[in-house]
Parts: sequence; structure tokens; C-alpha cells
Amino acid sequence: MNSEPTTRVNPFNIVPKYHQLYDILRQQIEDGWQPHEAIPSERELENLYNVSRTTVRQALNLLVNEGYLYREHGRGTFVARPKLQHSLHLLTSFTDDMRLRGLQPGQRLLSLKYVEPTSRVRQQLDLSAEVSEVLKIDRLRFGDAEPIGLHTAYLPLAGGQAITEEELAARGSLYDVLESKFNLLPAEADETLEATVADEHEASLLQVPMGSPLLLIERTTWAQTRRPMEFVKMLYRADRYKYAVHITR
Amino acid sequence: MNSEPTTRVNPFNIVPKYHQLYDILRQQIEDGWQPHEAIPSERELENLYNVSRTTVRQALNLLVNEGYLYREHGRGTFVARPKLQHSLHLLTSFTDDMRLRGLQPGQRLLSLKYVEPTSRVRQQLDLSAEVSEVLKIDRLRFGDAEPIGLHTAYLPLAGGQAITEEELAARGSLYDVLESKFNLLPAEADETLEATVADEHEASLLQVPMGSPLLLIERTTWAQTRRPMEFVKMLYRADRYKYAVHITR
DNA sequence: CAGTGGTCTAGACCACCGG
DNA sequence: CGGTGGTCTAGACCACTGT
Repeated sequence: MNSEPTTRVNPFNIVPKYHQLYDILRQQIEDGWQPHEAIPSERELENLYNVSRTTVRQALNLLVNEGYLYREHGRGTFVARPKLQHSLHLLTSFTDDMRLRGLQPGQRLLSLKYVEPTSRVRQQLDLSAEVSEVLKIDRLRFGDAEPIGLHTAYLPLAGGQAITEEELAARGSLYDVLESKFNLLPAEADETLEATVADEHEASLLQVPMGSPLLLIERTTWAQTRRPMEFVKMLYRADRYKYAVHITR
Repeated sequence: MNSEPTTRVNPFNIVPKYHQLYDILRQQIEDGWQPHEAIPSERELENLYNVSRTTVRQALNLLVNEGYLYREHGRGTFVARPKLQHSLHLLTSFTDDMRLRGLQPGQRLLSLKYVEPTSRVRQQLDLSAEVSEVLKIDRLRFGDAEPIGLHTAYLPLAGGQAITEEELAARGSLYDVLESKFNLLPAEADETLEATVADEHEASLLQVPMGSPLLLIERTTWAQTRRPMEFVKMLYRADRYKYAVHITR
């Protein structure tokens, strides 16, 4: 045991030591170590990589929080079960979502205009009373050229801010536009999901029979500044879209 | 500023200091502090509560991870937006779920028996080849005496282990039985959600018209030991059940 | 520049687990 | 009992922010 590690923590690297150690350990978990196998103890890792125990624990905490490892008091730290496929829906754009599923994303812009926000939209975006309009974007989304979802997004854009059809078409992803133009990065979101059935309009756009099951997702997204940046309703064909989520205690 | 705090960290309490501080700060966030307001700096908190900076940061890390606070390097630590209602589906049992929604949970046991696992169930529960049967439990779930969901659970119980109808009826919650009898506590889970419509059998049990929209959730749950403890299919009436999830970067 | 959070050290004692 | 993770201290230096 305790043989010299092949990869070392470099104290002069700009990357923090705990993050280097995190990378090293994650590599070993994904490569060689078996599920339920005990990894070296925290004091062994101190010596192996010439870092303090605090630094070791900082790296381990990351790996535990991400589900790579689990601890048992008095026994040791162990490799968790292998991670399941891609864990979908980690605050991704539809574009990224489709790519993760191995489908070619596409979209058709149905409408892009400023509207007076409903009280529901007003509440979700936490708008002050003087805000009189928000940008509303309706899009039909495709995966491998087949219709999959219908998105209606409401964006709280201040007076001078605007997004044109051209920008959206060029980038494909609304999130890309928001990031590059307004430096808005999604930090967290609340989503609700429910089942519904297609009405005539939805059915014709999504190319399914009326009454077909649809998954309705409503999402409110907050930027890194913790201000609401988007409220969006998404309707998905049940036969082509499944939502996956991982839950941890 | 820096007036004496009304609540103190008690060094003799069995509860760790960082957790006491966590409780104190969370209380202030939920009570008085405003969103986007800066909280005292880490060094101020050290002095205010007579703990080390490490301990302060341990408490703050918890609050940041749970979305109560956010940090900005060089500026300070700030109160995040108020938490939305109860954040549902944090690995709760149906029983707890209903209580959180303010409904009285109920159930009718439809069937409880050992069956040969299908290949799907075998795969989800990571069963070895020699395992020849799993416990299958069908239940109709109620909220305030109205049918809401239809659950089919598959449990990988070893030879001697068993659950009787009486135990389930007495406890109400399957998770309660699993915890008290086998010390199985859910640690993480994968869920997939999709929309579907009620067939004749489902419609009659859930008391909705055939073809009504239903939310289908499939969940695989792992115990703290990271072994699968449950695979369950849940069908919910769309008009009575909505799924909520919070996502963080 | 002073003040903030981010990283890191070298210790210490405790609670829990297994032999 | 020795080894494990859990908690805690009193420092230190760095990187970033605002004035």
C-alpha cells in the first residue's frame, strides 16, 4: 500500500491544491477503483500528496457532494456506485440538452415581441410595478428535424436591452445570447412538471393527434446575481421527451 | 454594527458549533435579513460568536450550498432570494410529500407478493443472477381521501426479509418500515418523468375518465450503503399532482 | 489602500468502528 | 486498542473588490 502516486499535486500550479487532488481522485474513481472499495484514509492522502488534512477534506467534500464517494464514520471513505449515464437537466439549455441526448437541435421562431406581463409572469420575474413590458419569445424546438417541444419564454429586459431574431437564429441558444450580450449566466432554477394533453393548436405544431399526452414544464431561472432572468413554459411530446433528475439527501 | 448577538454558540452543546451557527444564521435569513443584503464578514462572525474562521466557513458553506446565501469574492456574503414555498421532492416518501402539501395521506393496498423480477426490474435493482424473486407492492394513494396516485414498488429483499400487510398498514409509509426494520435509509435516487394517459384500469382506480393525462414517475432509490433499495413506478393524476424541483449549477 | 472571500498549514481532541 | 472520519483552533498568505 501507499506506493508513490503517479500524479502529484503541484504547489506552484495556479489551480488550487484541493482541486488538483479532486481531479486526481476523480480520475482514479472513473478508471480503476471499484464501487464500495475503500480509498486511502485522509491521513494517508495527506502523506501521499504532501498536503494538509484540511486540503484533503476539501477535495473529498467535493467528491462526496457530487456522489463519487461516501463516508462511514469510523470505517473509511468508499467509492460510490458508478454514475448513471449523463445526468440530464443540470440547468442546460434546450440546445445542450438535445446534444446530450444525441439529437441535432433545431428551432423555428414563431414570434418575438414585447408584451405587457400577466400577473403570473410579473410574479415569477419579481417585476416592480413600473415595468410595463417583457420580451416574449415563442419557439418550436426540434430534435433531428422532428418537432419535440414548444417553448414560450418571458425575459425581463430593461429598456435599452433587446434581442433580435437574427441574433437568436445565429446563436441557436437563447442562453448563449443572454450570456454573450448581457453577461447573464443561469445559476439556479425552479421547475414544476405536470402532465397535460395537446389542444388543437399545440397538436398541429407538434404534429401529434389532439389529446396526446404532453409534459408541461415551467421554469424560473435566476442569474448569478440572484435576479430572475427568465420564466419559460415548455410543452414536450411525451413520446419523444423524458425528464431525468437525480436527488440527493 | 457588530452588536452582541442575542443567540450564542454554546461550546458545551452536543450539537457541533458550525451547526449551531448555521441554525442561528438561517433563522436571521428567514426572519429579518433582506435579499441581497450583506451579512457580517467572516472575520466579524468569528468575533461575534467566538469561533474560528474555519468553523464560520463550514456554516456558511452549508448555507451557500442550500441556496440561502451567495458569496462574491472581494465583496462579501449576501442573502439569496427568499426560498420558494416548500421545495418538494427532496427524497421524501409519499406520506411526507402529502403532509408538505397540506393533505392527509392515505392508501389502499392492492397487492403485496413475491414475483420473479422482469429484466427491467433486475437491471434497475442491480440484482445478481441467483436472485429469483422480489417483493412487489401495489398501492393506491390518497390525499384527503381522494385518489391521487398509483404506486408499484419492487423491493430487493433477501430470503429471510419480509414485510407484511399489517406492518405496512400500521406505519403507513413504506420508507418507515424499511428504516425501522432493515435500517435502510434513502440516500439518493434517480427519477424519470414523462406524460402519459390513463388506460381503462388506471382510470377506474384513479377515478378519472379514460385518456386523462397522468404523470408517470419512475424512481430507483439507493440506500446509504449505495445499494439499490427500491424501484417504483408512480402514476399521478395530472389535475391533483405537480412535481417541483430546484436546480443549482 | 483596507476589507472581503479563497486557500492552506500543523496541529489537537472527539466519536465511532472493528478486531 | 488503533485507525477511521468529524470537529475545531489560530494562525498565514493570496486574489479580488471598492475607494
